[in-house]
Order: sequence, then C-alpha cells, then structure tokens
Amino acid sequence: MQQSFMPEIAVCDCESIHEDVVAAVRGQLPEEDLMIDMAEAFRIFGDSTRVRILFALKAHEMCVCDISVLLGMTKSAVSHQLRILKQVNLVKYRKVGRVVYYSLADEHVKTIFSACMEHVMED
Amino acid sequence: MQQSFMPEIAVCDCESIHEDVVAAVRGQLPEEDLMIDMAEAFRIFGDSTRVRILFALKAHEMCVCDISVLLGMTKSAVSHQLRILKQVNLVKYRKVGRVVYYSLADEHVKTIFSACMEHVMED
DNA sequence: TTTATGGTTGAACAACTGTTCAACTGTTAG
DNA sequence: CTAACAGTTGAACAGTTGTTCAACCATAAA
Repeated sequence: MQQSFMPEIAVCDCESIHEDVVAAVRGQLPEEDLMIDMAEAFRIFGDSTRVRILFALKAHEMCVCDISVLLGMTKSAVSHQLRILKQVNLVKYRKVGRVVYYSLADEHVKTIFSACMEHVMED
Repeated sequence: MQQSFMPEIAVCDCESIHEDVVAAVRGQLPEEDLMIDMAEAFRIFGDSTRVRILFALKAHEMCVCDISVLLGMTKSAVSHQLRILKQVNLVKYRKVGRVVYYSLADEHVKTIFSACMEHVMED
C-alpha cells in the first residue's frame, strides 16, 4: 500500500532548469501504474523473512510447521507472511488433513532472485 | 535495518513434522547474510518514488530541480530519496556550480527492472 | 557584501509493517 | 464426544519509513 497520505495535487518548490530534458524524460517514463506495481512487487521481496521463506520453498515444498522450525519462528509469524505471499501469487498450497503444504507458485521468483543475487554479490 | 527487535534465540512453537525435508532444505539455504542483503536490496526498490526517480535517471541525467518538477515533489523529498539511492550506489552525481546532476551508477538497475517488469506484466 | 537560489539536512509526524499473543477453526486420534 | 494439534486470524505494540517543515550550506549574480 505505501504511504497513502500523498498530497492531492503534485507540488514542487522550484522551476525546471532544463525544461527540454524534463519534457523528453516525461515522454519516456512508463505508465504511473506500472511503476507503482513494480515498487509493490519489490516491496514484497524487501523483507528477509519472506526472502528466507521463498528460498526454503524454492528447495522443497513444506508445511508451516517445518518452515517454522527451519527459520526458528512461530507458526503464527510464518503464517502471516505466507498469507502475504499467497495474496500476490508467489506461493500456492495444498491441504492434506490438517497439514498445509506450501510451494512456489511459478518460476518468476527464481528468475528475479538470480538477477538480484548477481547485484548483491558484486558490491 | 529491518525490524531489529528479533528474539536473541530462534524459537518456534512446534516440532518438525518432516525432519528429513527440513534437514535437506537447511543444507540448501544460502548464507543468512546473503538473504538479508537481498531483502535489503529489494527494499530499496520497494518504494514508488525511488522507482520513478530511477526510471527518470535511466532516461537522462538530471538535476534535483528537474526531478522535482518531473515528479511533482519538493526538492527536499527528492533529495532525501537520492541520498538513499546514493548510499547503496545506485546513483552517482556531479556538481556544476550549484547544480547537482544525478545519473544511474551502473547497469544493474536496468537488468533488475527488466526482470521485474516481466513479472508485473504477466498478472 | 548582499541577495537569490540549488541543494542538503535533521527533527517531527503520521502511516505502515512485522512479530507477538490469545483466541479460534478444522481435522485427526483416542 | 473429547483432547490434541496444524494452521489461521485480528488486535496490539514497537520499530521503521517517507514527507514536510524550517534551518542551513554553498555558489552565483547584483
């Protein structure tokens, strides 16, 4: 969701110094909604608990209890994060009796993780 | 950064149901620090203001004033975000008189944005 | 020197976020 | 049925975050 107390009208406190550049760049910017969606997607990955859960599920399908033990967290904390990952379709689940098995929903995660890992490694 | 009131000892509230799976996955997980660094990197991209600034700089080098006008934000707000992007080496700058020109520091941003854009597009 | 302006900075504030806790649901075992 | 347990959920709380505001620094123009 982001900070949602943005001003209704976009206001800045100066005149543009290079109007030509601003006009040109304005023409090249992606749709506002796309940039917001991208930020939203990145935000999901911007928490180490969620990253750890995703790496775990990348290795193997697991139930909440197992993830809980693996990461040393309560089932509740894990469940809350799984709900977020489920909402954005990054993980899926199947129920077997009282046990719920979670797994990655698609291959995107792996692609994005690889691209990011290179970036992190370089610094 | 992150939430820093984590418990000293990792505690969970159950026994593992599939010990073999947990053991196997534990062996495949990346270093804890790597996962934290990855989350940290994603966190930077997880804000639409920063994403918009990066897209703008991807198109052309710009001064704070121009970005300010382009995005309809105060110079202060832009400057604060540029400081964050500077700290993690995503943008660099050069001064000409009182004007500070910002630009992307490397090609990583473009790679990561491309990978993410595909993901966002699909939904 | 004085004034104006591009840009930075730190404090303050409201909104947001992740974990904890307790209560709860649903399924299995006795 | 009852007890146990995997998992979920919502409220509460402390910590974090982004924008605003005011003060400030540095350079350029007058």
